[in-house]
Amino acid sequence: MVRRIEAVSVVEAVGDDIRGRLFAGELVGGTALTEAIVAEEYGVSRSTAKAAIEKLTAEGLLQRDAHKPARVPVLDADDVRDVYRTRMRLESEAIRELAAARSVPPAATEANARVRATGAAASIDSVEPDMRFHAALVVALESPRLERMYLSLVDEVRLCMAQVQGRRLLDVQQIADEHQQILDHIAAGDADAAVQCLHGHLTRASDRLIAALAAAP
Amino acid sequence: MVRRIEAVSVVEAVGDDIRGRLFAGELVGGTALTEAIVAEEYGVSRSTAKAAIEKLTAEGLLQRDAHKPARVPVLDADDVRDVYRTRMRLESEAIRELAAARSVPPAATEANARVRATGAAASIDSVEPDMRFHAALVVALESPRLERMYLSLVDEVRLCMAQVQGRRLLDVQQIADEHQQILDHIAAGDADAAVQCLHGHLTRASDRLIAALAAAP
DNA sequence: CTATGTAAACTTGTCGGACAACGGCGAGAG
DNA sequence: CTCTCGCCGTTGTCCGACAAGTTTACATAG
Repeated sequence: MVRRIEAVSVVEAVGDDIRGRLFAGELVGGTALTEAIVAEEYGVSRSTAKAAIEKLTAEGLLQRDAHKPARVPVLDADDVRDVYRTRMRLESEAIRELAAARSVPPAATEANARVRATGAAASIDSVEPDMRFHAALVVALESPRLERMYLSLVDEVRLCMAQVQGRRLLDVQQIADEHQQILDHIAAGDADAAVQCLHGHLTRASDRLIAALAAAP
Repeated sequence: MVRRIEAVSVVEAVGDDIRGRLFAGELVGGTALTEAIVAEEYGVSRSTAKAAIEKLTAEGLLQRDAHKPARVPVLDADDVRDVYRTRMRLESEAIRELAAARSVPPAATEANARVRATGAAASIDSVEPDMRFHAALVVALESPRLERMYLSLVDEVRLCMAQVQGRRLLDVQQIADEHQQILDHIAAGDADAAVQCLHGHLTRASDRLIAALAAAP
């Protein structure tokens, strides 16, 4: 057992907290985050506030153009579509490779069990295990670069979710069933079928999100 | 004809120049880039030097851990393999989608013409059109996020090339032929065959690079 | 001789203040 | 009504400073 500790710099701490507020929906799309405001809110210098903002901007969680304050991006239908299309591409490849090896990532089955264990009452609590399921597929390939790319996408997905906060999107049991189908196809080595399932799964999610988005503002 | 101009900030300018030096092989792997050195070299303050370094670090072109100077990464065989595996994943997906639509990106055929036009004498001059060919496949999907991911990979590829500078890697005509095969399969709608070609194409390139890398130091 | 401990030099992290440049907005001139 | 000018907020960049962490060299103890 390794005891892990980690010392985070101030700009990291500030960045992480803002990220949290973004995902929690506390910072709604369009909100302006000036360096001065962030600096004062956290009691840090403008330099570190600037650094934190630029870090988040590089991650795609904030938008900013020169000489203007950073803003929480407002994701429109096109953005959601692109995010989910890109997700699909990465996950498809992951699934193909896993199916070729007929290897089902244990982390994925475990995560899906948690999805199913989620009471139907609280569908919000199911999004975290859901994310973990999908991430497990990509992580299983053990490719640092692919993983980094996928995780940056996940952040944007969380941003989408925050924008339609708490809205019940899909039936939890149905989601779990679809996940299981994908795993079954992988185990059977049927890449095309697995990809097909994923395609439907993500397309439905994307459509629901876009619909919820259109209803929100 | 629109005359495009662009005003870049100082940190951008510094970052771009360092990037250029990295790609030119002027900064060899392992070199330490302290904030003070960069600041003095470009006659800027340490703050902006710091920002430039952090930007490049975020792009993966420099490595750095806390309280230590940034270093030009030394890419080993595993890195090259991962970069090319990831390339393959993104490009495979691109090819599949293009083949499904039987749409051959004009930019790709054009870039490949340039590859073929490269005299056999200067194989170094062929890497730029070669990159453009591969990038054209991904860009054709018109997905901002996928494109951004791919371009970050391209940067790492250029870093690899810089580490084995000028080494003749593959026969230019063979490369052009392989590209053409891929395009033909796309035109025919045969995704699997196209992916198969790409697989061989990139695997050969990766192997050559790794071999050259092993011979270099 | 090795190992330990310590001091010095170097590097980064963060701060505060300063000023120029850029963007937006409203008041006043035409 | 439109255009211009100037004010104000915001960012870009610089400087100087100090704390904290890292590395190196060295001296000392075993």
